Amino acid sequence: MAGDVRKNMIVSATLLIRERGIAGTSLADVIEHSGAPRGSIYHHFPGGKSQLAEEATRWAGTVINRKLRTAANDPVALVRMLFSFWRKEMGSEFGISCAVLAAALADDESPEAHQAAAEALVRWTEIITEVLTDQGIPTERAYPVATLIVSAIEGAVVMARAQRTFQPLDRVETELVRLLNHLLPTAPDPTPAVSTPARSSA
Amino acid sequence: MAGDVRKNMIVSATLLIRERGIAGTSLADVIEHSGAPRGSIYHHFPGGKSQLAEEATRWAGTVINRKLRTAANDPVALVRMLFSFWRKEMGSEFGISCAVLAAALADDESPEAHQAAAEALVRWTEIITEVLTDQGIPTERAYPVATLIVSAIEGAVVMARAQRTFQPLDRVETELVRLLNHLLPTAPDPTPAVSTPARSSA
DNA sequence: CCTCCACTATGACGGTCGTCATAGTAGGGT
DNA sequence: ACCCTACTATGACGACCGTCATAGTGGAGG
Repeated sequence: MAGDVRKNMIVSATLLIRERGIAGTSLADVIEHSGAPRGSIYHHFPGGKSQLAEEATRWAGTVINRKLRTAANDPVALVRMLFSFWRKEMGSEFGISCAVLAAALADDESPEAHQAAAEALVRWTEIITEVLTDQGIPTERAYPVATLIVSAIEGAVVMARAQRTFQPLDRVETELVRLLNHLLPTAPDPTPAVSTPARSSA
Repeated sequence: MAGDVRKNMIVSATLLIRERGIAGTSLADVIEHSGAPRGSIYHHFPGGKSQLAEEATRWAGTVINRKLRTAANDPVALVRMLFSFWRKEMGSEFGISCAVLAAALADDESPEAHQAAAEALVRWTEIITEVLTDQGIPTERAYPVATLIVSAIEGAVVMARAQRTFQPLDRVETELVRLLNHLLPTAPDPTPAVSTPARSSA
């Protein structure tokens, strides 16, 4: 199937980047992980590593975009869904974080990936803002709240990875949901966030 | 002065790590940036790059620790101080993020630095928790809030770097201060967060 | 003066990196 | 049957990586 090898390389690059970063991911790694033929890197990606990193970042961004749109009319459900997504992705090894975050840190190495990361973060924030304004929250309040949500989730994922525990995710989720319930005039949701204990930490 | 070369190398490593990550920082870079003699890397750091990365991470953690203790009785001032610190550090180039965050992402490459990052994040959270409990907030609420503060700041720094704008920092600061004012029974502080516009963004 | 030790200079090692040139193959359109 | 295009195989390149062994240096203590 045409374009299949290419797509596999992008997906593999995304997976590797979110666990090793862009600097830590070599083209040989991508080749091995995707099973792609060695000779076709610069055929599919004439721009070399930079182009591959950029497309991987862009793809990671759109994956979250699609997820965000599945909870278009319930901010609390949206936040809960995001945390449950990251809990599932991190598994019990805590060996990954967000590929977009990793790309955001690579401004020297791959300016294209850096730019793609910026666009993804803005896009996420805009989508969440729209969900909030649909619930009657004015834009000048919704945008900062959406920014807080995005930054807090990104930070919580890194903290969870560092401590190898779901606790940061649980705690940040609790606080964000509490904030949203306070912000929205509708019925509150007192259900606490709970997850498997995983291995202990400091 | 004895130990001066060593300390310079640690500081240089911290500065380079927070702009290039651990994988992206070579020992040659550290040598050049610190002006340290090439031959003495493995004299001062027998553990090689891993040890240097670990000590750099540890040092970055303690720098923030000291800053946190300077606002021991005012949560709002503490948060404002942190954001103003990062605004100053990022300058107008937005070429850096937190060294501890960078180290948290390097679990394969340098497990020692990863561990040091985890400890630093926990320590920060504990200190902020204590500041909150001193204001009468119960611990079971203070700890999640402190976790939110740490994760949101880390995430906001990355977002600011990605978008090359202070706006994420401004917006997250505004929301965190609002949350704290809502949490604390004392007088509110309506002063909005404002910073230089810097270069434009989406 | 001599010794000793903390520190530095130098250069090499095996390995991996991104990149690319060249040659080859497979397969559908005509 | 043919060719042209899309794709792959192979191997080399220069540069850099972390690491380390070896040989110094210089100054403080005796």
